[in-house]
Amino acid sequence: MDAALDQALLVFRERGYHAASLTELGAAMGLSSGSIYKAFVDKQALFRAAFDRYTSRRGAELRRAVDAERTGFAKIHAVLRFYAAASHGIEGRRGCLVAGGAAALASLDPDMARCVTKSMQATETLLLDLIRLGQADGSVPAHLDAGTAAVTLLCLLQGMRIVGKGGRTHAGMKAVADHALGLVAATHTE
Amino acid sequence: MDAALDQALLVFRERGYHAASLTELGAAMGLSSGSIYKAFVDKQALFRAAFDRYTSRRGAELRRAVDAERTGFAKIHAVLRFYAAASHGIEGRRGCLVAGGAAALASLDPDMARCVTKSMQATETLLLDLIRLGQADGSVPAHLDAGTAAVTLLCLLQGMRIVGKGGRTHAGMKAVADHALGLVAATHTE
DNA sequence: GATATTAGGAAGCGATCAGTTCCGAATAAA
DNA sequence: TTTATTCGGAACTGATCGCTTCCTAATATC
Repeated sequence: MDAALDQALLVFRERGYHAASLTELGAAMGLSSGSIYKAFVDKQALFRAAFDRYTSRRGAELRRAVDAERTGFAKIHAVLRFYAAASHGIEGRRGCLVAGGAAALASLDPDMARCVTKSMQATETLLLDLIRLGQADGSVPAHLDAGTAAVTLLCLLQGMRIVGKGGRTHAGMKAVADHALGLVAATHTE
Repeated sequence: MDAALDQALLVFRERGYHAASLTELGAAMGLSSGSIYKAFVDKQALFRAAFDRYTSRRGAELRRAVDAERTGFAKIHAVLRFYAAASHGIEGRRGCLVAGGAAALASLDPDMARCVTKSMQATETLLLDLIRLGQADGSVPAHLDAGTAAVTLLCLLQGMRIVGKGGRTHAGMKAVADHALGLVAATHTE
């Protein structure tokens, strides 16, 4: 059953909510449309279930990558590398439910839209916490505006997912992730 | 007639290609569906016409903003400010056809997909040229990998458009744009 | 082994999709 | 004034949308 949800997830990620038809979803899940509606109430609920599964799993993996590092700066680097790994090749082409959902925000049901924005806010909050941690442990310059830096990083991460849909190499995206560290490093200006 | 195209543009930007129905487009354009098909061949052609109009106009505005500055660094700053201005409030919520198209790339017709990727490559090329110009005039550090920096900026710009769909303030986005200049400024490391 | 209870699938539901046909009104030509 | 020509709209097409109903087969209960 969860396996079927994973298949639906792939369809939603690759095609988006509106372009993913029940026929397509059923074919991927190996289920007829009747069975889908037995297990999940409707298409929106199916999306929400897939979305929740996606964000909770990705969130756990991200947290593990972050926890493996010690300084705030290194943790931010880990986040950037994590997104770089997801933004290239086939996985990159599949795309991100959050970024894709945000792009289609205006055409989503209010409930689903709230899910998407909440998920993005969670990422922003994580970044903000890591920046403040870095400023506390001295790995990130204290003069940085933490809020602005967090939003800037958030934009960059979401942008990596969008640009990654067009097909990028892992090396290229890793280079972007490393380069983006300049956003939370000391600068000559100031 | 071009006025009708502008109205269709708004619908496509806000709802995306698949969620924008002919009914909705017709209502916005003040045209019945029959008239739409008389003027444009089909929905794809209408999208392409709207897309071309959007990219050419936005491209011209962007070029004007870039040309107003002298150094490569200042030109890049102008690009960032240009995107910040488009990524907040109502205009931000309307979103960007290129970013939205890229997010839905896999569910787009090959022809339309090619348009979208080409448009994004054009932006990347512009950024690359500006970085090289800055390195030539001394406003951007010579040790930067220009290609990587260009992709990083591209990710950030597209991300601003995505994040901007959720509703941001102009001040917040301007702060992001200014902060992002750190990507093409000298750093202590190295 | 007989009886509930469920899981999944085939077939069909109205609604809406993109796209077409045809007709009337307005303009232009004569 | 009459005749073409064009422009836009009402009404319709087949296909597909999300969704429902009903039936069958398998499992669980006793």
